[in-house]
Amino acid sequence: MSTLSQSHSAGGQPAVTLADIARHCGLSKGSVSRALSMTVEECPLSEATWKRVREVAAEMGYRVNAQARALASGRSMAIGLIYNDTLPQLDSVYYQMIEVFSATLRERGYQLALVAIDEQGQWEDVLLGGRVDGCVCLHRLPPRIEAAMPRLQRPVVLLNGISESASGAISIDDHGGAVQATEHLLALGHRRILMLADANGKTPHASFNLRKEGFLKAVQDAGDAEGLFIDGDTDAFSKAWDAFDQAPTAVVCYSHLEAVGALRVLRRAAVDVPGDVSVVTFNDVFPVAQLAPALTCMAVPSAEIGRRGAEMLLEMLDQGVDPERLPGQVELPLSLITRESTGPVAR
Amino acid sequence: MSTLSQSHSAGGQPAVTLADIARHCGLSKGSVSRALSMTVEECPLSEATWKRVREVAAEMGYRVNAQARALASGRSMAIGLIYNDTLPQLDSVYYQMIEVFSATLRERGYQLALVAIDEQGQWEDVLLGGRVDGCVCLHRLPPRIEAAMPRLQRPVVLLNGISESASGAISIDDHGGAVQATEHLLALGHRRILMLADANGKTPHASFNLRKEGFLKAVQDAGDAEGLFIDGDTDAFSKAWDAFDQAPTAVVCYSHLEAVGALRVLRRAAVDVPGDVSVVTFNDVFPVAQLAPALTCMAVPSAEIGRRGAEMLLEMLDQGVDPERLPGQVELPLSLITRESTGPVAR
DNA sequence: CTTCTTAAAACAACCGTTTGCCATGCGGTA
DNA sequence: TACCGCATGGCAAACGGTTGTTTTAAGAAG
Repeated sequence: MSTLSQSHSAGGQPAVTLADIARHCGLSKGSVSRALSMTVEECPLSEATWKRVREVAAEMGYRVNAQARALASGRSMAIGLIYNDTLPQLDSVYYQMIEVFSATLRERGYQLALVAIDEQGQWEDVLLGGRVDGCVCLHRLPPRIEAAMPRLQRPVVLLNGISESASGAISIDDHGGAVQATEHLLALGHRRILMLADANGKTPHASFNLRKEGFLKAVQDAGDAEGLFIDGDTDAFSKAWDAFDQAPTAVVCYSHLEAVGALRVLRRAAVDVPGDVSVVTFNDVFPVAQLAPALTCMAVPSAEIGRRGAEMLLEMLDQGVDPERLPGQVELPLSLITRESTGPVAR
Repeated sequence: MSTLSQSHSAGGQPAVTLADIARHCGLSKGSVSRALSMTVEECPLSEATWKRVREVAAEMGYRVNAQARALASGRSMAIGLIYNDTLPQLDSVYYQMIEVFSATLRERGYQLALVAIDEQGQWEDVLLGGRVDGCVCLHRLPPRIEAAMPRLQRPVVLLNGISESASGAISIDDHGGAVQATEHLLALGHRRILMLADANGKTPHASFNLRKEGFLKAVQDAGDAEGLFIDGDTDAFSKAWDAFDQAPTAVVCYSHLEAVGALRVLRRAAVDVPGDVSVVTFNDVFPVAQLAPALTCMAVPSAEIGRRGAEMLLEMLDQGVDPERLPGQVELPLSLITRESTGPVAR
């Protein structure tokens, strides 16, 4: 009974393996593996053995080697979080989504791995090299991922976006949300309403057009109201505002980013919110509720998106990806949170 | 020559392996492995063979299996990002840090894995199960990690914090930063200055006390100035402000969170910034520069922290963790960015 | 006293790479 | 001609688990 397997890492103990426990218990590796990875009911070993193995394992400080298990079982128990933009460019909206998504998966033993779409194509190795069992994308499916979908045999869910290619996707009712936001203003008597959205010069996301259309539709349906849409940044908004001979009495902002900018412009123009102008924005994130005035907003159900997305992915992970029976697209509603920035139109 | 190894995943092709390429090239697995993982110079194979293997590999769409490589080589090429709080609670300051940290590591082939300190102790399996080659923590080393350091044989760096236990740490000069912020106000003639910091009822982070002390010291050194320190939230600040018979003329905020709150209180009290009161804050993140007025601030060098932290970790990953020669603590300076929220004291 | 059944555990192949060491063969030198 | 060295590449043992297929032995049934 020689003491095999000594030292292979730089310093420290050589890490306890199944073989060590097996030797210690007088069992085979296979039996130890079963004792440790199965519940007592499903385990073909005697209850006494099952318990003893677990006791010894705990005592020896055994930790299953993730790589070995992944290699043998074919599942890495990791999910790739694919992001195209840089992390800091993401909104808090997304962080909350990711957190809940990740927590839901963690309950089932999955870890989240950050995968940036880099130029060197490292992401391909990660995705195609079996490092992850599935993926999640935000906002939109990057073109390269879309192109890689056939090769990539794993499920991909999209959070807060619409996609044909993804295995599943959770989106929000942007059109309806915009309608609701606008109707809120209309109900307060506003008849000249402006919407500010900054596509940043890039091809706008689906949400952009949906919210725009929802806004315009609501205004049009009112019959006697006028709607203006500005695609531009704070400066564009500022210039437009100065040029009005009759300024709008209400502003709808595409996101908290536009809202903060708009508030700044209005303040400089000595416009009181909501006294002179009402403001409503999308996204209930910092600092929307902390500003003076606290902003009325359409809240995106980030947590719900994350949870539903995770559940969708888990189901495909369990059932396997059946091209016939994909979960498809789920749409969630937005909700209006009324705060201080909207009020009746001034007469 | 039978066609072995067919089907093991749900659907799709069985993924190309080294053996496939070897068979195709009439070489051994070992040679193929060498050709693919070494540069042509260090590879003991002929240049012709080296090239042919790579061509065939590319043609067959080969991707190295991360698990197998990790198991065989003993390195997972993954770094664990350990977080104790939930992701959305982190500031943008941290996201920028993480982004640069992650990008720097990615250049060297490392991936980032999210590791939440959960109650079920899953994090232990991840950290001790060889899933990561090293770790990074933010702000402070969670107690459980600190306790697990001896077992965990891998390097751990701390970003934006101070620690004896971590293998290495990058911190910022909070004391000096607070002094600088305060001196900026003193130079503008302010003599009644208030600092607002919200420890949130929890044991404050080292930064909290350092900034507080820096503030108090600067005020005291001025000789003829008065400094007030409030540990509380927006409400506490609001109440305190109402109670003043002679209000301060300047406010230093511990972070952008306090700053947004303070601005709100001041606005409601009809106090003009910077006309009546100057405001300076820490953290140059959204929406600090987008507010009206844009806030003067002490910028935390997030990107630099991320980069230095990654370099520190990479070195230990390369050299191995020598308990004698740890990189230790590196301290980075903060920088003052003057914007619209600070001005000369009103006479 | 066989034989059949079955619970309990052993066996061994395999997952896909890495890597130390050995075999081969060719060219050059003494 | 005999020998040495080197450039190439093959061989096979890890790495640490998982899992389908025996084996073993004990108890029940005939």
